[in-house]
Amino acid sequence: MIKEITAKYDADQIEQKVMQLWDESDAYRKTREHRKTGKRLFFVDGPPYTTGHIHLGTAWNKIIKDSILRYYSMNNRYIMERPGWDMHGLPIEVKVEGVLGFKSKKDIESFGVGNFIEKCKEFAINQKQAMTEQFERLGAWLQWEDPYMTLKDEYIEAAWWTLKQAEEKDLLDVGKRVVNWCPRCETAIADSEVEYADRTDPSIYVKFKVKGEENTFIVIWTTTPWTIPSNIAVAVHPSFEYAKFRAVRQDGKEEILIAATPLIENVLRKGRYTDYEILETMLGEDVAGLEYESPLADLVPRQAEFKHNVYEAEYVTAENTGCVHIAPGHGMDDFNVGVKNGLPIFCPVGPNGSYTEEAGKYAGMNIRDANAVVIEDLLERDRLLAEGTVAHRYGHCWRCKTPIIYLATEQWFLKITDLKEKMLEEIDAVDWYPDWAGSARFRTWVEGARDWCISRQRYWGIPVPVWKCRKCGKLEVIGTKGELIEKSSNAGGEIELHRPYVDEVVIPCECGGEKKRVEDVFDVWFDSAVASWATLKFPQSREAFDEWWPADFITEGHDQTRGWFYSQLGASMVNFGRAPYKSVLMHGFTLDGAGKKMSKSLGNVITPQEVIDRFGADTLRAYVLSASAPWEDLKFNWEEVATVNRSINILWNVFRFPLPYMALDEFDPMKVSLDSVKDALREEDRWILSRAQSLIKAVDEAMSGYLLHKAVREILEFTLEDLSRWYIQLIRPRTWTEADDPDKLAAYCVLYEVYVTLTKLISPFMPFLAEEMYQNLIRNADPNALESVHMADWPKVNEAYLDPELEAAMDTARSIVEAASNARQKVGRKLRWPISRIVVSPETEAAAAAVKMLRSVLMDQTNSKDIVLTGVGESWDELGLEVIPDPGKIGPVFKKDAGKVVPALKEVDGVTLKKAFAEAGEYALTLADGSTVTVTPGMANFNETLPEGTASSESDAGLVYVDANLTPELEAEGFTREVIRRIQDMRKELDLVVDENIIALVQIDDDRVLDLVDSLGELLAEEVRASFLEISNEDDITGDLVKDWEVEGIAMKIGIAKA
RNA sequence: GGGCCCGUAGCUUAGCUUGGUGGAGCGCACGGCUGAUAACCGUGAGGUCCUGCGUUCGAAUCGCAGCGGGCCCA
Repeated sequence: MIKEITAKYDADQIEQKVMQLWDESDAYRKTREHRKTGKRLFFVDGPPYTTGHIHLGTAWNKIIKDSILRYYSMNNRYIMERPGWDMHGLPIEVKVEGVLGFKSKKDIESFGVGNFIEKCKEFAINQKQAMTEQFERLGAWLQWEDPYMTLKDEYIEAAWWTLKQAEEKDLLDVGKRVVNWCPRCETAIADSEVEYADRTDPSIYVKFKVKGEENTFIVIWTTTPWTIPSNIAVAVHPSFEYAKFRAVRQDGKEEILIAATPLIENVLRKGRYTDYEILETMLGEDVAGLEYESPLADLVPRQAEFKHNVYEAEYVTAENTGCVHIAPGHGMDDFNVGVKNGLPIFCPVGPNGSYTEEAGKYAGMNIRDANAVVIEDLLERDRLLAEGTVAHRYGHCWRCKTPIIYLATEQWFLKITDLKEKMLEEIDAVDWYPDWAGSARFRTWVEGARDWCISRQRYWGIPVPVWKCRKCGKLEVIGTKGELIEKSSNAGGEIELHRPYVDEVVIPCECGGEKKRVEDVFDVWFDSAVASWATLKFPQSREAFDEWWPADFITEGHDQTRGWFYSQLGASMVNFGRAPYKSVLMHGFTLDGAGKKMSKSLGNVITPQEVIDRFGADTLRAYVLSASAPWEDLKFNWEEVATVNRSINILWNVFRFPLPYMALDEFDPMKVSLDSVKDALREEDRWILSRAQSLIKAVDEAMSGYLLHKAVREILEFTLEDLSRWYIQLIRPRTWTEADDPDKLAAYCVLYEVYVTLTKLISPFMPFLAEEMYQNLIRNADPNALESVHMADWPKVNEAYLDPELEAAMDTARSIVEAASNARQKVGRKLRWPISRIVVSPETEAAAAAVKMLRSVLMDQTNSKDIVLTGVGESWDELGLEVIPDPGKIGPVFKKDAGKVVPALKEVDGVTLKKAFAEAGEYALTLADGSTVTVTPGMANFNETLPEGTASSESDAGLVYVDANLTPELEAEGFTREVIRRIQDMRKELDLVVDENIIALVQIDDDRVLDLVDSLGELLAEEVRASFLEISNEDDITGDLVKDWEVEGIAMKIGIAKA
């Protein structure tokens, strides 16, 4: 049987109860099981990094996923969705280093790599546990007991297998390249791991002495003085104009400089030269070839051996000097110039950011410390033209915030450039939500992509499965654990695939030598890149892969354009030559109220837990889903959360409202159906049924484009506007009927039908509340019903209930009621007081039809005894016409008599005057002095006036008039309602049960009012359930509660007692 | 510096594709209701539609430029 429920919406109590129910009934597993025959849907969870706590953004992410998956499941999709955990990589290493107090890689080596790895693993697993609980509290239904974890051997194999594919398809490359390098972590980092931030660096202009030309220098600019010892060349733009010019220094000495012509002034200003003279100009292509001397040749012996020349490069810009310093070991562009021109890739800097022996004087010095020394050395040699600082954006390691450097090192690459064309084609084949996420944003990113450096010189990661012969250098890429065990000479039966254990495994080489693993681990982005097949346990098993892959759907934040959307595509192209996902929803970021990023340092972080503690998970869900379009950033706002919570509270109240009556009447939805009460259905019943169908349609339409915000807004709007503010108000009197009334039963059935629909509609978005409602509404009524609302089928639109005309008519009616209420306010008549009639002057036939159709609704809601409808487009015939004389017209005609005409005209009856103007074209006006004059149209304008005691207001239908004039009958009812309402108030104060009888004594001071109220004594007694009622002017009022009141200026005393 | 997105009332937003008097919710003020009641409803005030220029008879809407915010890149 359906049960009465608690008064207040208590999210925490509901959610705890529902979680327990889900747990005990194994609801999640049964729900998936229930859809086993449905169409398959493969969803891949983008693995959050195991930091230990979820933030609002990760919560939003999982809420989006969960809502969409619940929706799909109810639409009979059999879903595969293992949650994932990203557990390797530098972030955890850095955390563990912090815990252990380590400063550099040396500390790790002395601690023991094996010990270090164990710590990392332990850390990652602990964090995973904590985060799982937080995600579950959100109501996210994923396969939490069997998530995919990047640290598992099975997962590692998926990455290995992919690398082997790359090797077989000639997409794997190894070689010296310039990479982003973190000198603290001592590893290469990916482009995507470089974080740009403002930083102040030196800004120096350096003179390179041109060989064979007296006192002549080419001027370059750099922000990295420490790279000057590695300088190999200078680049100029072939088509810029350069000049050789004589410059006069402050000390009077002269020197000949070379720079781009438009930048001469800049160079002179920076070098504080006093005068200059251009000697000759030439194109960059003519400057190229020039030979110069290293300014530090005496300090860096190798520099004396190198030949230094000027080369052409298109990327040179007309800034600073137009001549660019080239150190091929320390810059991407520099490296390319070096390779193109066969220059030495000179890189005298070690992994820890200190110079090597090759750097001569600077050997052992940290490069940042070296900046000042280099500047000093240049100054001593008179090669420093200018020195200053510059504030600019510079790359930092995204984990430890150390400024990165560029180093030419040996690294492993996936040849993305070879795959790019095919990748771009695949992007077009994927459905992107919103469209521009793929067509603009992602496309642009992929177009600019370079080869992907997948190697890292670290410990906690998937080891790169490449074994290299120490003797002959032959490489072997291993694809699986089994393959490694089979080929190795010392692996035994079982191995741990992490460092340092896997490092000990050797493979005999054909040459007789021994292959050992290269020491690198994978870029952690490569881990998650293989998720779509790793989660299906491929390559251990092919079966699931063949059944499910590729993913039907994934969704992540817009930062993942360069991240997971990209890495997955790249790895999948290598493996299978196609995109691993069919559709992608890109969502936004959560920002603070001011639109700033939430960060610990700004102290503006809001945690999901805080929101749940205050309002519950359903509110958090409904808020993040409805607040903005998924792809837009969400500015977190507590007030808006509270508003959503209030809406849900109304939903709860709406749901709660009929339950006591239904319980009292033992309403059994199994015994009556809409069909069985169809003859008793009122217009408003048919209306709300239609609205419910329209709502299903709207939600389906929104969901088809992943417009989650629209879906949730539609549902809440329906709940507030249609159910709470309208339908419930309309049916309240019907629910109070005591007899077994078909009219009441019809209302119950309709409400039941609507609630069942609504329960299902909210379940993807507010799964806890939906479950709570379902258990009471459906499971309590039908013990054979499915165990959980989440197993239920998504509601289908019942076309038979759809009635758009009725919906439009009701809109009109509501507008009329609002207008009437507005007019009542103008005329000062409370809603409790009945009025004799309202008059509607409809603008259209449709409006008139709506009024006729919904007449009883209108009478009811306006508390009016009659609804009068004028003809379409006609005004109310009881309106008066005020005459407004126009002195501008009257003056010229009547001259000095005008002063008499105006007041006389004002006294004339407007209707008569207007009629005369219309029919005779004139009117004989009698003035105050008895004389008569003729006035003509134009001398007066007309203004409609309202009869006494009425007021009007605009509605969608047209003007609405309220006639608030009282009759004794109306007044009797008004006063009686006032008394009723006060007695009800007192009943409430005494906390009486709804159907308890009372004895009521009413004393009214005014005899006229006493008689009025007494005339409706029967109604009064019935309404307040008084088994004994006495209305008198006697002052001896007694009872359990006695109160003095004043009603419309009349003093009353009321006493009530339990009967 | 570049790409993409966003910028409408104090706050959160709809409208922008397909140009024609800008619509809600919250908050605020006033009022109503009182068998959903520590709930609910109505009315009102409140807008340089980020700025400027352009297209057009007409621009929140289309175009260009700029400003501010976010993400990504250099």
